[in-house]
Order: sequence, then structure tokens, then C-alpha cells
Amino acid sequence: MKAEEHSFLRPEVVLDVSQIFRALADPTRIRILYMLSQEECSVNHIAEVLEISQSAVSHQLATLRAMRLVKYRREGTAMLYSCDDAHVISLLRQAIDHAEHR
Amino acid sequence: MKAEEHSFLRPEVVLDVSQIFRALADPTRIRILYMLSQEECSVNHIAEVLEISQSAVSHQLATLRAMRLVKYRREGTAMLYSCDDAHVISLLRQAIDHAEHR
DNA sequence: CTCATATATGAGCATATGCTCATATATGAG
DNA sequence: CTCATATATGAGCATATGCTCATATATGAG
Repeated sequence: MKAEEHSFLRPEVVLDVSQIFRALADPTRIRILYMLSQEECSVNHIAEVLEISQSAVSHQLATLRAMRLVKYRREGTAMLYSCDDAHVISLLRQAIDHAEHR
Repeated sequence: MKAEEHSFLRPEVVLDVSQIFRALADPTRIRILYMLSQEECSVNHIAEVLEISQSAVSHQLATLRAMRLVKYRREGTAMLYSCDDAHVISLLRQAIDHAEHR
């Protein structure tokens, strides 16, 4: 196949795709997103259940917020986070199924 | 929800999932895999079409080989690479569709 | 054998990333 | 207001990563 005959991806698409996967490429973020896919959670609850420091959780949530994969609302002094991108959760579930069955 | 009530991912699964996504988290690897998903290609062909150095392509192919996402065969002096994980290609295509339609 | 071509790979560098530590900020109780 | 609790965030460090450069290796032509 000649170069001109390939179906090319536009640079913005390539970058966007790499960012979607990069968001899912870290064990801590995977565990947080998986937890949020089951239930809306406060920062402290995530930190306690997953045994990760509050600071580390907040930093990762900031990353996920920047990528618009989570949304949040305040309740008293707590911030309650939940998933905000069903498609990314779908990719996550598929990869989990794939990993569990091999 | 109490900690004990959450559905947990086993550590090996979390690690495996993160590695699947990590493989797809780089623009160069995305472009190479997308090309290979269309056609079996030699290293030089990939380098020329994508305008990446031969060395960089070989290094990334070594990464993809280590993750068993590509297979290869020799033909004369050339090595012909192709995709070897349909599920990962499926994840890639879905992310591309997602990125193209927003 | 020599030479050309194709590919692989080690060393090293620049940058990205995930964490800890310290501290700032926000809310509610009193 | 003060104090406690919950969260966010900047600085800095250790490690990971993607590239270049140089060079090794493999095959085929002659």
C-alpha cells in the first residue's frame, strides 16, 4: 500500500485517543474510576477503601477532572465524585473483562 | 457503601488493565497499530509513511512485541509486522470513533 | 568472502508522571 | 470569631518513557 492509500488519522484525533488511554493507563486511576463506576464517593472514602493517601487521591481526581472523566458536587465539607464519561467506563469494563479471561 | 461491600479488582487484573491501556497511550504507537490494523507492514514502510525514524519505529515495535500486540515474520531482509490482538484493536477503534465524534 | 540494505538494540538525554510533604482553602459546629 | 474536618494544591523527588545516536546483527547479491 502506498502512503497516499492509507487511511490516516488526523493529528487531533491521535492526540485525543492517546489522552483517553493515558487517563486509563495508571493502576490508581483505574481503581478510582472502577470504584466511582459503582457508586458516588467522597475523597476520604476512596482514600480509605483503596488505602491511598488523601493527597494522592486528590491529585488523581484533579487529573480525572481535567480530562472531564469525573464530575463532583459538594455535600457539607465533603466533595462527592462520580463518573462523567460513560464511554470511557465502557472501555474500562471491556479491558477488565479481557484481563480477567486470560 | 462499606469497604467490604465494594466489588474489588484483583491486583493482577488492575496491573494487566493498566498495561493494556499504557500500550495505547502513546501517539506513535497508536499510529503504528492503526496502520498495522489495515495492512501487514515492514519497519521501513511504517517509518516512511508515518515519518518517524527507523530506530524509533523499531523501539516501539519492540514494546508492542513485548506486550504481544503484534506478530512478525521475515521476508528477505525485511520484517513484516501485523496486529496480533484483535481485542486491543477493538478498543483502539472504539476510542477513535469516540474521539472523531465530539 | 565483500558490500548493501533492513532491522534491532544499548547508552544517554530530556521530559512526563505519580507520589510525599507541607500547607492553603472551605465548610460547619459552637 | 475559633476549632475541627475535608479537600486541594504547590514544590520537589524518584522513576518511567520516548527519542536520538551509534553500532551490532541478519540477509541477499555478487
